[in-house]
Amino acid sequence: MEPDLNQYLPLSPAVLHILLALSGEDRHGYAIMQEIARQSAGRYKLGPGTLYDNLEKLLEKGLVRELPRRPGEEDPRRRYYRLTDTAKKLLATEIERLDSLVREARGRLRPHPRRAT
Amino acid sequence: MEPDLNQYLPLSPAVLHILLALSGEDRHGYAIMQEIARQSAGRYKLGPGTLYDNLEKLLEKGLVRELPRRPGEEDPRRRYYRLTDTAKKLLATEIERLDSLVREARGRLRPHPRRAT
DNA sequence: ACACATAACTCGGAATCCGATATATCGGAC
DNA sequence: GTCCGATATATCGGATTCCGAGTTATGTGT
Repeated sequence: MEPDLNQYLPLSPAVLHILLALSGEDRHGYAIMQEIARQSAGRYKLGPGTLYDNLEKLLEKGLVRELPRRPGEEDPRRRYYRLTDTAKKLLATEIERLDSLVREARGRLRPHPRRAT
Repeated sequence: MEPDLNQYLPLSPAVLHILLALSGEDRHGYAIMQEIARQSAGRYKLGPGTLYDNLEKLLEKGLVRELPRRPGEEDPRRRYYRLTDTAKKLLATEIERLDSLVREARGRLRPHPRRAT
């Protein structure tokens, strides 16, 4: 029933950032690009090519769905996207994996534990 | 003088895992593959194609260097690799970036803090 | 009216991925 | 001592992904 989440892991940087950008709220494409730039303090920028390539694949996989036009939306060009429940689980799984990676790396990069001064 | 580390970020999953596998100790290619499989509990496996593609690029960039043959080494086929100081800094930078990503994601994925029951 | 930001999208060369395959050695079982 | 699976490095090439440049068009502020 549940698709195997592990088949999607590890997430490429592009997919990770797209899912993350959508995790807080629904966004349209342009806003996703801005959010990613914001989160990385401008160091990582997703071009439209990468964004729409990946967005299309995420739609196919059922990880993201497009929302119908918003009633009160002022700019009719915007197309909003939302994570599916599967994507939320996937993101949560990946975040945990990354966290354990971070902890493992910390242990190795800090090979000289100093005791309390 | 210092090469701009940001130009290498974000690291692809393959590069991240290779650097991580080498962060604790020098390893030869086959051992890198095993270490990566071990760390992910067998869920993520790097094939030889991906490994050697990336290893070659890392050597070119001066992030990894090959060690001379070990005196006491039993298996003469093994070629050992070591991270350069630049790579250690790069890995540390990426780990911090991932950590802040993890923290941001946690805040978003846990938007309904339930009080103690 | 003008300029710039917003917004979605296309295109195609470049880069990367990555399993299949090749070649050879090691180590243990028998 | 021979057999065999694991170890070890490496190449090849099709498939996939990346990703900026460019396109078209609308919103917004002056």
